[in-house]
Amino acid sequence: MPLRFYNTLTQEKEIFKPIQAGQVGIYLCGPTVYRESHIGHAVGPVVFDALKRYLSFKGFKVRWVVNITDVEDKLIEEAQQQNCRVSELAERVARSYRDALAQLGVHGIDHMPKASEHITEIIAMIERLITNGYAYTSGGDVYFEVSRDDDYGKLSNRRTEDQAGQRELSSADKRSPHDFALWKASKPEEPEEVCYASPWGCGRPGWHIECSAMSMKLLGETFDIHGGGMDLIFPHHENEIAQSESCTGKPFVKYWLHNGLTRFNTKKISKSDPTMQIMLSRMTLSHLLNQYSGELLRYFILSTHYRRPIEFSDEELASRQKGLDSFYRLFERINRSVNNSPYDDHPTLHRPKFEAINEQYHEFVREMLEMRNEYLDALDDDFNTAAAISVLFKEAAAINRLMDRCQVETSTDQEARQLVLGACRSLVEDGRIIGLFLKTPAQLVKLDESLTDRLVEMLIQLRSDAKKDKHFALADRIRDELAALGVVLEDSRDGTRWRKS
RNA sequence: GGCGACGUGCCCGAGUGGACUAAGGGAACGGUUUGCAAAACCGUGAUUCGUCGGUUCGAAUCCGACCGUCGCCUCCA
Repeated sequence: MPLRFYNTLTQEKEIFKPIQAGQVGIYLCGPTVYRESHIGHAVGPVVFDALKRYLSFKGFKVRWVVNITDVEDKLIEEAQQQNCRVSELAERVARSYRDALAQLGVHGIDHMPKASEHITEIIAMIERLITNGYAYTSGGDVYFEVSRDDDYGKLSNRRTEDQAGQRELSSADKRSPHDFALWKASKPEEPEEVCYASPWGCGRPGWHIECSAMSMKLLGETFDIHGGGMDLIFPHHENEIAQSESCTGKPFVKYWLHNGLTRFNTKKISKSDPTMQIMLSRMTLSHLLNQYSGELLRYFILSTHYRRPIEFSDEELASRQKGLDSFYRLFERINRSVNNSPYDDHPTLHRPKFEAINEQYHEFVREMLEMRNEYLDALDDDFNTAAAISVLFKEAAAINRLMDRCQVETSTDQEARQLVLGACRSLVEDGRIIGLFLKTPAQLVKLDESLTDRLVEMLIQLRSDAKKDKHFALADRIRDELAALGVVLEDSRDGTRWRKS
């Protein structure tokens, strides 16, 4: 199946064909760094990181840019409130954002350009727009003249005539209420660090122009994929198209991909809703990453199709955690019974030599290969990670099934052991295509509990002795009391294991 | 007023004209295994996809109306 994406511009699924064979340029709109990032800011990066991994897996050379907007009204306001420099606030928020992304397994960003470091490019672009007759100056401001752009509204499917609405959009300095600022003159009360010299006097860029200027610099005048949240379709992306295409006379972007917005209690996370502010503090990335692993949050985001809204709740995260745990139980089972880590570089089952495999296992191998195709097909169909992840569960079940059937824990059948190891290795590899199972379980366990470990091991030993003496009441009591403390015991033929509930 | 999204079992969530007598996960229940548990595996669970009509040989999937939820048109990933 060829790779297809739903393109917001055409409102259809289209076969993906990059502008230059074998190469893909992606631009994702990142945050304005004036306040701590919340979970909604992580959706785009996680989805596009997974997408970059997938495109790389398919052999494309991918260049991925995520911008940081660090020159903006709210940022100036917030810095004044906190009585710090704008650059200081921006750097602090941006750093914690990057830290959070790293924990979420987002490692594929090639460039994170800042608006403040591209003022020259922005000014050059505005000058070109003025020269081309698409922009005009008014006082110290520069505006884009929407009426000069014939296909304005093509992304969001809006006509400016229909946008009268109930709101008063006009501004004294604009020729039309739909025109938007490319450059804003500095106001007297604003700090000097955000006053940039320009041909129109001191000022700073408007909101949309930085993305056009930086994407053009890093990805060229026309590039393959532009992404962002659905809420950016209008006006942000619409205006990016208008500016860029009026400036270059070339198409700006081939495929527009928009992710669904995060919701809480069925409402979008909104910065202006005061009650939402309280929820928001619990939804910040740093807060969530204290409670949940980055992988769980990543898995949660990817287990819904990217265009759908995601409803966040502690209950749902707990439910997902249990699902995710079942994979790690399988990996540990393999490690324990085959005495080999599924993370190490073993041959996988992707290209099996059937003649070398005992016939009784042929069906298993075929089943695994079919599921692998099913997995890749799901990703090809508008990057349906939700459907793909469901295949991972089926793969895990098939492996467990074979292990049960062959009693791998106690069997001496080397072939079955190797087969199961290879299959599990394939499963890990499949997950890694979208950035799951990146860390080995040992790396996931925190180092803080060596004493707890020894205490629990001791109790397990005592209980084992009690069992040998048929003191089952005592053995049960140990298990129950541990359970009450949140430690679950699991007996098996080859000993007792434990885990936190 | 304009543009758009969504409504699938107890919960989450795929599927968007025929392989759907609807994937997968969580919860529940029954079974295999186990001294008992846990884990793993097997099985049960929507005759039905917001409601009502229509198109079609055939619809969760297309069209229309209605009900409900939400988003954008002001800052937002």
